[in-house]
Amino acid sequence: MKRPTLEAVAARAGVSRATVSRVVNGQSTVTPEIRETVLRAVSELGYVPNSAARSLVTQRTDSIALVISEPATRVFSDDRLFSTVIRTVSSELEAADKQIVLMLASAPRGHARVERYISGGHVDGVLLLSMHGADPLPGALTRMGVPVVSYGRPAVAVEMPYVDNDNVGGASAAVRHLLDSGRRRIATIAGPQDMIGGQDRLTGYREALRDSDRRSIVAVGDFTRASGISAMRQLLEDDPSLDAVFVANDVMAIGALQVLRQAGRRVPDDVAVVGFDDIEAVRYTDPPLTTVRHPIPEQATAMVRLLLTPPQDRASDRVILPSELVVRESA
Amino acid sequence: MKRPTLEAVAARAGVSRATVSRVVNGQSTVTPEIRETVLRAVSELGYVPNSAARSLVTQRTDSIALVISEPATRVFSDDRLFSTVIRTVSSELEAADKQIVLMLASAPRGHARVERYISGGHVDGVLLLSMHGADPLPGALTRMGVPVVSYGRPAVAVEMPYVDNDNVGGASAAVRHLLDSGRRRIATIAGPQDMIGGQDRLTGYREALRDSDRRSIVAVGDFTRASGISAMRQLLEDDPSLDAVFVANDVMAIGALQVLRQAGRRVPDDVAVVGFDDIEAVRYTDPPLTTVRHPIPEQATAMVRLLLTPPQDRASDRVILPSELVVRESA
DNA sequence: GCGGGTTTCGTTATCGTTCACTTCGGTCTC
DNA sequence: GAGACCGAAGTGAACGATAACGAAACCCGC
Repeated sequence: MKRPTLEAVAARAGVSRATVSRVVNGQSTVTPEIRETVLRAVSELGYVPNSAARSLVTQRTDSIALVISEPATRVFSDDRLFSTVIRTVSSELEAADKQIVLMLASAPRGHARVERYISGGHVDGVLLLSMHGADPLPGALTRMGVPVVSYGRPAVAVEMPYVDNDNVGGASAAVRHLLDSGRRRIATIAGPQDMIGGQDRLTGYREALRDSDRRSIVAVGDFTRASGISAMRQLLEDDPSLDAVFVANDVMAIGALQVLRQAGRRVPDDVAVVGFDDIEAVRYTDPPLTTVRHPIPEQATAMVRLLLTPPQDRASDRVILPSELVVRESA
Repeated sequence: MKRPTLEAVAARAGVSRATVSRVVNGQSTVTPEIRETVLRAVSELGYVPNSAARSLVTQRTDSIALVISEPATRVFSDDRLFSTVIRTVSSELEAADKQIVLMLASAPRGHARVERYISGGHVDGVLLLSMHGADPLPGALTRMGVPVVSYGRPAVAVEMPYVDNDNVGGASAAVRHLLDSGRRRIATIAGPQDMIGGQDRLTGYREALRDSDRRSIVAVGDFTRASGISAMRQLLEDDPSLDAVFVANDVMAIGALQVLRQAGRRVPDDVAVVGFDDIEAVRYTDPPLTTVRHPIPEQATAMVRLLLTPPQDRASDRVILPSELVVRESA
C-alpha cells in the first residue's frame, strides 16, 4: 500500500539503488539495456521519487515562493495585476518544472511568517511583489542570501534585482498626450508617495509639465476609489478651471469620473481624464477611459527569467519595460 | 555560514538532539529550566528546522495544493472569484500554519504534472477548483488517496467532499424576480452544459419557469463575453418580443447588454437583464446590472475547514451555501 | 530503605536519496 | 602480454530530523 522506494525498484530491476537513481535523474552513464529494465520496473511499481529525501540531500526544493507583500486590499484592488502575474509566473515556472508557493504577507505577522519560512530553506528562490518603500521584507530577504527578484523597483535602500515597467515614461506620455490635445490646466491625482509606483508616476507628470511651462496641480490619493473621489473634489475646489486630470491609477480615475459627472463637467469635453494600469473595468466606464497600459505578462516573465538565471550569467540585474498609452474616449 | 542543525543547538545547550527536538516541537515532557536553555541556544544560533529532513520522517509537508483545473481563460474571466478564493484560502491556511502550493492545471499536460506532483507526496491535501463535468482530475486525485475538497460540485461520477453555492436556488430567485416584476417572456443565456455551474443555473431557470406557465427560451453560451453577444443576437432573432433575459454569468451579461443597446432596446424598460456572479465590472455597466451574488469567501473558508477536518469528524461531506439576489437597475 | 511507577532525557535506528569511492571488466597502448 | 586507463555498476556514508526504546532519576507509600 505504501509508496515504493528506490530500493524496491532496484530489487525488481536487479540492479543497485545508485543505478536506478542515475536512470531516474537522467544521467547518461548507464547502458541503454539496463536503463530500459529500470524504467520498466519504475512504471510497474509506479515509483515516484520521494521529494523530502531528495531535497534533504540535494539542498534543492524545486519550488519558489511568490510573496505578495501588501495588505490584501491594495493588491487586489487591481485584480488584473494579481491574476496576470500569477498566471504568467505559473506557466513560466511550469516550463522549468518548478512549483509555486504562494504567500500573502500582510505585515507584520505575515512578514515574520514569510521570513521564517524562507529562511527554513523551503524554497530555492523568491519572487517578491512589494510596492512600499518602507517595506522591510526586501532587505530581510536579501540579507538571508536567498535569490530574490522584485516585481517593481524596490526601495532605494536595498540592492536587489528587479523588473519594472516604465512608470515615469508612461506617466509623461500620458501628460504629453493631454498637452498635445491642447489642454492648458493639467492636474494630477498622484498615488501614495510611500509607494514606488506612486512616486515614479508623479515624477513622470512633473517631467512632462516641466518641458512645457504649465503649472502643476497635485492632489494625493492612496490608489483607492474613495481617495480618487476626495482628491478630485479637492482639485475642483483648488482650481475650478482645470481642463485635464492625469490620475495615477485607474481605480482612482473611476472615482474621479464619478465626481466630474456629479459636478456637471463633461468628459472629455470639459475635462480630459487619463488613468494608469488599464484594468478591465475602465473599458466599461462612461466614457471609456484613456489610460496607460504596462505589459504585466512580460514583466512577470522577465522576473522569472531573471530569477532562474544565475547571477553571473545575467546581462543586467534590472529590467525596465516600456509602458504604452491606450487612447479611448476620456482624453 | 551554513544553517545550524539540531546537533549544533544540542551541543551549545549541552543536551541531546532529542531534547532539542522535543522543545522545538513543543512537547511538554521537558523541564522548564532545560527548555529555557535550549530556546536560548536556538535563538542565538538562529536555528530553523530543516523542512526536508522533518517531512522525510514525519510524512507530513504542512503544505496543501490549490489546484485550478481550468484553462486559464475561463478561470480568469471572473477575476474576483479567483483572487477572492486565493486570498481567503491563504488566510485560512495561514491560521493552520500551512503553506499553499498553487497549481494551474490546463489539460492535459498540466494534469499529468499535477498528478505526478500530488502522488509524489509533496502535499498533505488538495483544494480543487474544477468546474468541468468531464474533468478527469477529481477522479484521479481521489483514487490516489490524498484528502481532497472541491470548490463546487464535481461531476456526478466521483464521490468527493465539496462546498458549493446554491446555483439552482440563485437562478430561480433571479427568474422569480423577473416574474414578480411582471415580465412575460423570459429568456435565458445558459452557461456551457459541460460545466456543473452551467447546468445548475439552467435547472434553476427551468424550475422557476415551470412553476409559472411561461415558455422557456434558451440560448447557450460558454461564459465568455463573445458568446454572450452571439447568444443574445440569436435570442432576439428567435423571439423578438422577449422582455427579460436571465444570463448565467455576468461576463456574458455584459455582452448581452451591448447587443441590446445596439438593437435599440432599452434596459430595463424594454428588456430586463439579470446576471450571475456579481463581478466587479457590473457595477459600472450601463445600467448597473442586477445579478446573483454567491458568497465566495464563505465558500472558500468552508472548503479549507472541510479539508482540515479529519473525515470521521466531519458533520457532512458537502456544504451548500445560499446565493443572494442583488437588485440594481437592469431589472 | 526498598520496590514499583513516573518523569525526563539520551541512544539509536530509520526515512529515501544522492554522492564520493570502490570495484570490476574490458580495451588500449607500448 | 602486462600495466595503465576508462566506463559502468555497486557500496557505504552522509543529509537532518523524529520516534521508539532504554536508562537514569525521582517520587511515593509501606
